[in-house]
Amino acid sequence: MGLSEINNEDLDNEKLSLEKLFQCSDDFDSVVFNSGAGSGKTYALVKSLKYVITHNRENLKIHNQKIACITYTNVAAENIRQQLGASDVVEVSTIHERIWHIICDQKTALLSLHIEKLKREIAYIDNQLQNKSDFEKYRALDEESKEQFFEIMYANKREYNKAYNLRAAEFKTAMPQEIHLQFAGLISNVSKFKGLVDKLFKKKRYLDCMNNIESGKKGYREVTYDAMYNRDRLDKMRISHDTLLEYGYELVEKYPRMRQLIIDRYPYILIDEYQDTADIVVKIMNLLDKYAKKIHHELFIAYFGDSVQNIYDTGVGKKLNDLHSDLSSVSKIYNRRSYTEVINVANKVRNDEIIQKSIYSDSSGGSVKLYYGNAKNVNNFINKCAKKWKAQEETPLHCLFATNQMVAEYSGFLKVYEVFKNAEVYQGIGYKQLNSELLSHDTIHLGKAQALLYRLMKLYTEVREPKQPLRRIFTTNEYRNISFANLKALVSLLQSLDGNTLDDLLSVIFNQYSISEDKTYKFIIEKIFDMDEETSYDSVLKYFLTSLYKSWDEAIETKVVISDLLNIKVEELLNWFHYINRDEKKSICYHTFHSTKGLEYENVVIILGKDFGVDRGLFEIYFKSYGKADAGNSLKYEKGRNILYVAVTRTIKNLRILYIDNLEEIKNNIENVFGKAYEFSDNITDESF
DNA sequence: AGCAATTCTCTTTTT
DNA sequence: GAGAATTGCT
Repeated sequence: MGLSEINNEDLDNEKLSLEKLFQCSDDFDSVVFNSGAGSGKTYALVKSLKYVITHNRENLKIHNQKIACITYTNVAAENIRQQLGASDVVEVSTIHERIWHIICDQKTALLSLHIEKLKREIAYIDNQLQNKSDFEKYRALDEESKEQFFEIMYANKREYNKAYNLRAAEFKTAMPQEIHLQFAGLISNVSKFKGLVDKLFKKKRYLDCMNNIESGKKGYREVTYDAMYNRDRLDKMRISHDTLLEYGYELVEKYPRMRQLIIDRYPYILIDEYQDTADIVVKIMNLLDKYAKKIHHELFIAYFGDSVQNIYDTGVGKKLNDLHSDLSSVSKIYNRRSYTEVINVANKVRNDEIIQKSIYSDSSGGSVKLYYGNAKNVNNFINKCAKKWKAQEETPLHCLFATNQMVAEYSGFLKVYEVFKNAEVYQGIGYKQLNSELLSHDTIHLGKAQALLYRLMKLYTEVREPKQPLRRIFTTNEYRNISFANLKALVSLLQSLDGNTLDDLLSVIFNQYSISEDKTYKFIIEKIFDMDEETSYDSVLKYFLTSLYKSWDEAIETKVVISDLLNIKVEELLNWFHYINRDEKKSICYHTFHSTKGLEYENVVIILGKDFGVDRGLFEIYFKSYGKADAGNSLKYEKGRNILYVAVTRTIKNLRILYIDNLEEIKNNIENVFGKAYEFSDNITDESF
């Protein structure tokens, strides 16, 4: 069986670290609880919350005080709420939600911070215009010409934006004649030209905004935070995540009253997965802690996490102690997740002072083995592992890749990924949006075209569900007006809508739509496609075109421009749809290293190469500097190590790694970590594998 | 040839 | 939106 027996000594030891934590909260001694993967950090956090509640609830209630529990994601917040159960003295939320909740009433102070921010941004633009070499030719102009240049471009703003993504030569032709006649020097280099015009427009927007604030214009009287947007729109009085934290910090730093207000309200602040939270959050906590000490006010701040599991560049990671000094430290060495064989390798991957051991006395029986081969072995390798561990729906094999592209390829929707990757709106700066708008498991983040395809595939799968196919499509009211016979006919009509490619499917749907008399059918189709204009094949194509290729609008060319999209196989769209839904009714599941954080799987395969995307040689560098005295100072070493550590520690029992690049130079260190490296070839026998 | 401009090619994730 | 690779210009 395994992982079931615990001896009393270990259990007592584990309890000791928890009690140390409780003692810290009693003494208002701020603390960091560091422990590795699978050690039950969230469990310790929930226990601490319960301890504080049990001993202080009445007192907190009398003073109208709360315990603040701060998480990195909404999912984590919900998870903790579930484990904790309802409590009237605990507020569990993300840091953004908590900060906004605290500061949103300070309208006047926020407005003045906003004005300051606008001023700083304008000064920054001015500075670039005056110093950046890209703008030399602009600087050489006299004031009057600068003014005139701006006037011309501002009058042609619409044309400018429309032409923005065109190729350089076409972009130039799309710009007004006057520019070519009077400012030929500025437009000779298109990218510099765009940089300049963007900055001038931005400055104009910011100046207008400041005027509007000053005159108290409607819509300019308060700042809003919108969690849906990833970018500030300062000129629209809208801030995003980073600026929210920035404003929060500034308020706390500037106004003692603000610090007082927070520590009066929250004498206990517990932070989950601290390594992921932004530096500035820790700076806020440090200010609060120092202020509380100064005025002899009781405040307890506890950080729960593991600096080695910091895999996002924005997280504070091991800088915690630099930014928040004088923290006590509690650690825990027990692991409750994995078999000893896995724990030992994980210890070697992180190779620091935290050396875990299993809390179970029956913890041997797992296995870890590294093979080397090349990219074309991957499929065979995965299948060998699936066979070895009899992967099936109930105990699937989980395969971890570095990139979404690989996950898309192996999950069977590479074409979907490529079509969107190549779409015009995701070129240039939009590139970062691609993953969130195509691969978000939370459908609210899907892009416009993606959301439409999602609705379409939802209908497609729902009408094919064996039981009550239309249950989720209709509300009960809509059901009532249809006779059983009509309903049956409708279901079989919907089921008959099929095709090889997206284009085929759309054609069938709209063919039927144009000849059908069935009002309910029409209603369903209208609801799925949700067009502003009339619902038709052409308008859907136009919808795809305008959401993916902003600079195209000639109706004739539509089919050509989006032909790659239309040629996607329905089967691929289905695979994508299931991936989005985490509908893992498969014997083999694929994930990126990052997306598995916090999860655990019985059997794991990791496909590893020397690179991490654009971060060339990341994992190779990790192995090259492994064990060297100064390795800890190398950012690349740390980044590679952290990602690999997170990946490896997902495993409960069996782990296989396939290294698909040349390992000559790093073989020694690879073997130091993973033990003997075996060569993998496609004709390897099942027995020797 | 040498420099300037353009085009291509990239990672992960959350708020 | 940075950095490399390619094309274009003189």
